[in-house]
Amino acid sequence: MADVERQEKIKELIRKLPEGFVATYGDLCPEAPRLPGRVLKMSTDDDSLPWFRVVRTDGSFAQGKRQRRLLRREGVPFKGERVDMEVARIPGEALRDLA
DNA sequence: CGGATGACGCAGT
DNA sequence: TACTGCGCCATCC
Repeated sequence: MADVERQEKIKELIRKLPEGFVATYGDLCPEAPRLPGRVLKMSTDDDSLPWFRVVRTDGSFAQGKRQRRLLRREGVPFKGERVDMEVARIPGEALRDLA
C-alpha cells in the first residue's frame, strides 16, 4: 500500500521539524499538497506531531490565532500576520536531509 | 461507484 | 494583496 507509505512519510517529516522553523504542505508532499492537511486532520490526537509548524507557502496558516501563538512562542519570525518564510522555512529537500 | 470535500499550490487576473 | 480556476489525492456520502 503505497498510499499509507506516503502518509507515514509525511508524519515522519513533520516530526523532524526543529523548534522555531516551519515547512509548507508542498514541502511535505509535492505531488499532493492537500494530503499533509488531511493527515494532520486525521491525527489531531497525536501529540508527537508539531502540526503548528506546517504552514502555507505564503506564510499564512490554517489554525488562526491558536497556531500563531504557538509559533511566536517558539520564536518563529513573522512578517505582519504571516510567517517570514524567507527565514523560517525549511525546504523539503533540506528537511529530508535531517537524519 | 461517481461526486463532493478539504489544515493546499500555482498561474493568471 | 485578493480572488478564481484547475490540478492533486485520500475520504466521505
